[in-house]
Amino acid sequence: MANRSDTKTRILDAAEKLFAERGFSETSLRLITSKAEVNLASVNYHFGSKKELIRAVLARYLDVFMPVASAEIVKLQNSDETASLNDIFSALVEPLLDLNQLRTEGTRTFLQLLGRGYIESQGHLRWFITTHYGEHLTLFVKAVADSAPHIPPAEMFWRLHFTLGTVVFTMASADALTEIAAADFNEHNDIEAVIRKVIPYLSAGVSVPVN
Amino acid sequence: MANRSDTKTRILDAAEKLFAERGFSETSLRLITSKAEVNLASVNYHFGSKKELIRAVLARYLDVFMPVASAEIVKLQNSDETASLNDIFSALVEPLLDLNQLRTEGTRTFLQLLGRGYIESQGHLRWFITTHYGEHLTLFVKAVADSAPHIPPAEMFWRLHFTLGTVVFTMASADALTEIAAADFNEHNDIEAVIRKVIPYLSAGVSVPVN
DNA sequence: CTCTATTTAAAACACTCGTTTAAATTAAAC
DNA sequence: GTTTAATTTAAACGAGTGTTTTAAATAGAG
Repeated sequence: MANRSDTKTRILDAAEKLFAERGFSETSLRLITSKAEVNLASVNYHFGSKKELIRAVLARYLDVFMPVASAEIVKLQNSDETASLNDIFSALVEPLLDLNQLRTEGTRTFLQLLGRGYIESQGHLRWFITTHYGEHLTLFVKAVADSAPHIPPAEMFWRLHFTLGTVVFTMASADALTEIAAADFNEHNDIEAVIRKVIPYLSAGVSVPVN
Repeated sequence: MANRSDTKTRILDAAEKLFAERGFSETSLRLITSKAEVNLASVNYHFGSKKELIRAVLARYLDVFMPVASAEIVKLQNSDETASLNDIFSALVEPLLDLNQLRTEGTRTFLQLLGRGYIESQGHLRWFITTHYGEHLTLFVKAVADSAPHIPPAEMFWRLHFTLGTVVFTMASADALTEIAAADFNEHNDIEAVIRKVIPYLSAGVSVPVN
């Protein structure tokens, strides 16, 4: 049933790398299959369509990340009744870095894919994520809201989207930014360093009093 | 030399609307010319290429906005030696809202175009903006740095890009977000309301002490 | 009016894209 | 070993893209 190293996996590996680097619509199936050294038609044979390939690429990460992240949040809530925003965001760091054990540059790739997804998606990806992982998302949103009770729900809605924008944009352009930082400031940041830089920024913004 | 209402202007008007709504690469010249009710070839005749059309669309806003914004920053620095971050960000609000007098929904369109540009651009737009408006950008960056002297330059570099991400992402998805906010919280925000919501968020994040 | 330069128009070009088809190959089942 | 199913291959399809070309229409100047 399987040959040398599984065509399906070869496609997924090549696709996630290219999607993260260049975005979904800017990456053609021909480029993916040539990098993966498989036939063009095998994408449609194994995945049905490009859209389903995109979803499969993201699902391979989300299926691992989401349950672990949720568990960390729950663990935090049980151990500390008054967890700060910093604590909640920080609880996500380990699950994120665990993805580096899944695949090399896994954390960076996952975050970049997420960024591309939210930026490019015309709906099918947003729908896919909310229907498949909605419970984890609401758990996280509730945790954030509880730890900043002085922020009204409507205001929190906007601030969480500001936060999403920060993360998504930073990760989508993380490669370029780390390069510039290395050249201009001699700062050599890996993805973990960037994550740890952004957390206090986000916490401060989300929890700043209104008016 | 000109006929009814200038083909060139009709193209620019149709293009900026579609670019802001759907992004640059997702908007075809055929869609633009059909909405503008001009011939397809007139785009290449008047602008040379699609890339140059994109730059022309952005330049029409930047040429107005950048000098006014710079002047506001300078005015603020002259009147108040210790301007806060909130003051600096707020100084940009009026120049932004002035764009609504330039064209209907001018502010929203401009910010969405900026967002699309920074998200999609593979370099030609980033190059265009920094070479044509670089002096204004450095003036702004310096103003921000001066009003948060406790933040090291390298850290400030990252925080300004976090900020850019927040603004760009929020504006690129502003239409969808205002719709959701109206449905879920009965909050009817125009673009000015969103701008005023985001400023304290940004100020808090940029100026939060390190460690 | 006539001539010239500018602008518009319709069509074709050359290319890329995702997808499909049908034959060839490989693997599994009996 | 034969048969059956799963997979890979090469080729073509049909639709869409930005751009170019060539001719027609329109404007302004003398």
